Amino acid sequence: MATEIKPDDARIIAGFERFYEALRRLTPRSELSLTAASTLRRLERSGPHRLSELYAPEGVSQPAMTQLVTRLEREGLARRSSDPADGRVVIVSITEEGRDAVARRRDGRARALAELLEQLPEDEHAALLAALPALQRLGDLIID
Amino acid sequence: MATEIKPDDARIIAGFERFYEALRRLTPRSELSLTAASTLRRLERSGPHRLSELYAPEGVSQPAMTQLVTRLEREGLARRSSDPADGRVVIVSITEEGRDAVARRRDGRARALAELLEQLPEDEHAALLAALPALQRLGDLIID
DNA sequence: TGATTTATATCACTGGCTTATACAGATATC
DNA sequence: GATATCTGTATAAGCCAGTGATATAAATCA
Repeated sequence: MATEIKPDDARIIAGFERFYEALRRLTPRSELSLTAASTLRRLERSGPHRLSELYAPEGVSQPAMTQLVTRLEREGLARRSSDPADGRVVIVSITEEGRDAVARRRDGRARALAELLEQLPEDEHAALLAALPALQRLGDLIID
Repeated sequence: MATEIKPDDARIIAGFERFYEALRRLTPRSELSLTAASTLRRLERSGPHRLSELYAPEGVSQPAMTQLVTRLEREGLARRSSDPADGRVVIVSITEEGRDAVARRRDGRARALAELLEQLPEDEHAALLAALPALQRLGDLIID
């Protein structure tokens, strides 16, 4: 009962909820967990990171990230190296195999979505395009 | 290399991906797992179901659903009952406490989203409203 | 009746998270 | 410069949530 939610916003939110559910269903059991995929994408997007730079943005504990990196390393998707300037530090980077895994995941979902988008009437398709800047901005407001 | 994805579709898909990531981040550690929440929503939306009607749509195995229902029951969020017509069957239904849990989860995310929506410029807000039918239709195409 | 099918449960295991704690390397203090 | 503290990562123990294989009980069919 704190703040009131405007009716239009409520409609948008309900739409998002349903859509989120749908998207989730579109990525069945992948080879990558949500955190694993997100971490690999980050490594791909912005290069090698210290382990300590990874866990907070992913919203997990430091031991969880240590363990995730261990699993990723075991599967050949990421690599540990050391910082010559600081012996405590572990630098994590993505491998070629890791890039492939990310691409496969992205592609699978993209193909499924593209197929659906093709089924939309032209005006709805256009409406989605028009809503992209808003989605982008919302994403920016939420992430990092 | 199967089907080609049109550039506009690729843009929409990239926007979705980012937005999905953002939404995921908006629901931190809840009291409910993704499957638990989704199952409870289903029970709330369309009433009691047999266990066997629940696991496939949720995309988990039958033992996983048995265990989930056991946990939900233990936490007072769902209830098992039997089908008088078939002694093997377990009917699962949501409790009042379960409805409350679903509502709390929905509310938490709704409030966070509403706050963000308020920060959007008017035209982007309008673009989201205009895109709702498309989101709705996409959701329908994907779910069930 | 007896065999088979169906609905759910149990078992043993793995992955992915948590908190608490250990430990090695870096930095600071005296 | 030796010692204490801080920082970055790892390890340990435990829980939750999933898996496949299998057990069990009720229903159905020959």
